[in-house]
Amino acid sequence: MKKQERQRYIKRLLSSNEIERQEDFVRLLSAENIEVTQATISRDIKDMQLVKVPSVTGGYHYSMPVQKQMDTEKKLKRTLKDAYVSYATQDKLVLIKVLPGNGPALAALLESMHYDEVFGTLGDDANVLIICKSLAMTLELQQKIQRLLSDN
Amino acid sequence: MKKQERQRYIKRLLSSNEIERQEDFVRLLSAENIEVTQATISRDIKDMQLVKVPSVTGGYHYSMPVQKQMDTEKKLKRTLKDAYVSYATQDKLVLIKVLPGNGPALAALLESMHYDEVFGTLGDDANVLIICKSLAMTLELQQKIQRLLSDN
DNA sequence: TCCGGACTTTCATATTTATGCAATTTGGCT
DNA sequence: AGCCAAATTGCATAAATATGAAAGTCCGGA
Repeated sequence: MKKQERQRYIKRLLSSNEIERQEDFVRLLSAENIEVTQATISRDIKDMQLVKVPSVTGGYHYSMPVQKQMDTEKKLKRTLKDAYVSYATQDKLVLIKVLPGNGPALAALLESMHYDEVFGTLGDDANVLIICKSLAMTLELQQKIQRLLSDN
Repeated sequence: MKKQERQRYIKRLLSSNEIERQEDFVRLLSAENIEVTQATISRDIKDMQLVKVPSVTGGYHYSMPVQKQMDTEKKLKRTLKDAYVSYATQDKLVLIKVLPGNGPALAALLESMHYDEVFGTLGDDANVLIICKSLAMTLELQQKIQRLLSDN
């Protein structure tokens, strides 16, 4: 898929760079050999529901829609706390055992968070396997999950 | 102050109406006999850090910066849970007793949530008095506070 | 009261963003 | 492969938003 890959890049750009205009996306993507016009970016932004936030420093920058983010994070937290059984790590893998029936739901929620660290997620009835992109990222993800579990 | 009052109105409009363009603000404010141009609205939006959110239904609408909102809500929740002592209501008043020293902080946090129900907030060393706009709104506010206290 | 400076607003316009439409690409399905 | 429908994109431009500069407003102090 072309569009989705591009939108992945866009998401990545969001977290790293400070993006003030849609043309910035065009430039930055072009630097990664992805050539699109501002029109397409405008549509991507609509798709992804990104917002242009007036920043404290007086400028503007594009950002993830925190509303959604918080909503799913809340659900994720609840599900995780409800269904959590145990937890193990090996290499770039994180395996979460959950109460029977909760695997798919939890996997879907994790998916929808679009964590940068995650290569893929996979849920069966009582397990969720998260495949990270690197060892370092595995650690980071672990911490995130810890936080979700402990955080009130 | 003229500007601040206008921004109050803007905040109010946000919660009620579905506002798609800055010109909508101009029209709605004009309906309340506040005459300004789009340029001013643009600056207000920058001031207030409002964002134009692509909505699921395919359009756009202006909204509060949820990031901030969530951040202060978190702080509010923590403070409230930490310092809370007791709670009473009479007419349009809600009185929260807190541990000595926490009144002003809690009052400030409540202020910064800009709840629609609230006419004013007032904190001394160990008390916060919230004055609501109506009896109905007092009930609503009470529920919000209950939720903050019980919600994990 | 009158002045000066800090804010605020408007006007005009530059800049940025969204979108209709035609062209192109994609993904089945036979 | 070859065709169709649906999805995606670019182009051109409309629509919306941001902003410099001039004009107006609001205080506080001489």
